[in-house]
Amino acid sequence: MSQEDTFKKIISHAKEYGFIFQSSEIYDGLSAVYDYGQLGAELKNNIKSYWWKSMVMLHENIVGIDSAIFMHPTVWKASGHVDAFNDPLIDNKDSKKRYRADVLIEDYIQKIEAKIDKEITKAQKRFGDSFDEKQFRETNPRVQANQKKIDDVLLRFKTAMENDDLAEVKKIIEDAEIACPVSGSRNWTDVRQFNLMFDTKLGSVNDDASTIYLRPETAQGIFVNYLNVQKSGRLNLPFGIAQIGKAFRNEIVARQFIFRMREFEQMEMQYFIQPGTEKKWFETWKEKRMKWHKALGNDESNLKFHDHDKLAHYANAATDIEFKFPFGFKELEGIHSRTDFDLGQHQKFSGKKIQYFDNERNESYVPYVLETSIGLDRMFLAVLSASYKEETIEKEDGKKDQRVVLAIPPALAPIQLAVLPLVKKDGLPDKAREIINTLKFDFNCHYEEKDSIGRRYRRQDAIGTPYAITVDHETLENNTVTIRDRDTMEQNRVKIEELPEILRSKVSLNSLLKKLEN
RNA sequence: GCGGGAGUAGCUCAGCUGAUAGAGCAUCAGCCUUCCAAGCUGAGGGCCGCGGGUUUGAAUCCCGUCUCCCGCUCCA
Repeated sequence: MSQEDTFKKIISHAKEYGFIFQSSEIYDGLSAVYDYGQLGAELKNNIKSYWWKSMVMLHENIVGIDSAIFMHPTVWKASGHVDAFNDPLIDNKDSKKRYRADVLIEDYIQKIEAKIDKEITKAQKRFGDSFDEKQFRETNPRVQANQKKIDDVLLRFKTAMENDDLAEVKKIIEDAEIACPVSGSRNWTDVRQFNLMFDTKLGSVNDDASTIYLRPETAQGIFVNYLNVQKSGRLNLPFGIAQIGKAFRNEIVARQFIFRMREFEQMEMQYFIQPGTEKKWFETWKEKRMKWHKALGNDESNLKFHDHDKLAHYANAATDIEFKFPFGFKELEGIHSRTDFDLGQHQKFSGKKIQYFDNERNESYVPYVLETSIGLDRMFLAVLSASYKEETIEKEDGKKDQRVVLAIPPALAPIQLAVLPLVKKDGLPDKAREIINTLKFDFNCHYEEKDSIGRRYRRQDAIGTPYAITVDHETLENNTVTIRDRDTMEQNRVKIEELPEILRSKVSLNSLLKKLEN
């Protein structure tokens, strides 16, 4: 089966069993927006718990917050998102390639600069020690002409961007005779502006001052609360603030099911540290986060680190944890050493002193930040796609049989236990209900009496229920039931009174969290 | 946004050389009472993605539009 087929099957499966539906489907859907159904919501909540507890419960110096999606507009100026998220884009009609217009112009300038440098290197050789670069730049006609080209283009581009004049940006590209690196042609579309942040209006007055953004990342909600949390919690460096929440990005191309959505959920932890210790913490958190993924017990070859060569404006080290999705290895989580960029920016823009007094060093400084940021929806998709299995099994009579099973890590499964009366008479249903009533406070149980027992097992396999107990006639005699394992399909007869202990050891989050400690 | 592919029942799909909309699975009710799906009887369920056009007549042909998938591009 091809990867594409597998992916399609997972999408269908997710819909058929109530994990994920397309948003507003009855109205033809809304592009790149999805809803979590009855089982999806359970799985998603379990992933959240696993993450939250691993951060907040297992680290006494990490606390969790829940900041608002709406924030003061200046937050996004300080963070650099207002500038960085406004990309003028242009397509080449022949190669069908898309470029950022500003990048094309930058490349063009770089080329000219390279020419100037060449000119200077040549002159340097010619004049030897007596070479005066400054004078040469000011007097050499070829250098001057090229420098003028650069200055002109830069000025025009700056003015055009300030005036939001996209037609002018296109004209600059045309006038500079910039060609597509792939097709070599200068057959360009118009320049279009893509604002990757959603905006909306706060208040009833519709002027510019009331424009606010839906946050494109949750991190800033942590940074702007740094002082509040540190002071009210009497926290000392190093300490972390964790948060789970929605973020919004108006992606140019939102694709691949829930992998890239316009509305998505992030699980972020910002770890505030002493400057100079960032390398150490970067390594520590790389290891911790990878351990978190591996504890789930899925095939470890599905996970790998991918270090960034190109770093964002605020980072001095960055790596991704990539997961082998059905469409290839893609980013699941990012671990970034963010330096003091964010807090420094907020200090600058807000005018508030955002610093930490370090008793050991006897000095104040802006803390450095080590960020771990994982996409909850991506994690959901990772769990789902790693779990989905189509098995061919041999029946007792030798016939081949197919089953679809979601081998979801037991602690994350939407339903942990199915309770099935072998037949729906002879008091077996009542006995089954009785058992559920003792277990439902600790486990998410599901009762099912319709259809043959085998069929019911398969239905539970399809939604990833790790255990099923069957109430039969023997149960009425000696209070024992059979417990069936989803993955091995093996059954054991156990006492009803032993069920809580057995289940706890297999499906509780505790056992998963304990793996993180060794 | 560009190019390619696709939208028919909850799911997978057939019907596409115009003429009452079908199958398998699933669902519901009943029978059977069985430890690994597909036994029997019956039932419900579709503006054939949406809008327009051609035609006596459109799921089918034409145009537009929306949504999904793949590639390009981007990814804090």
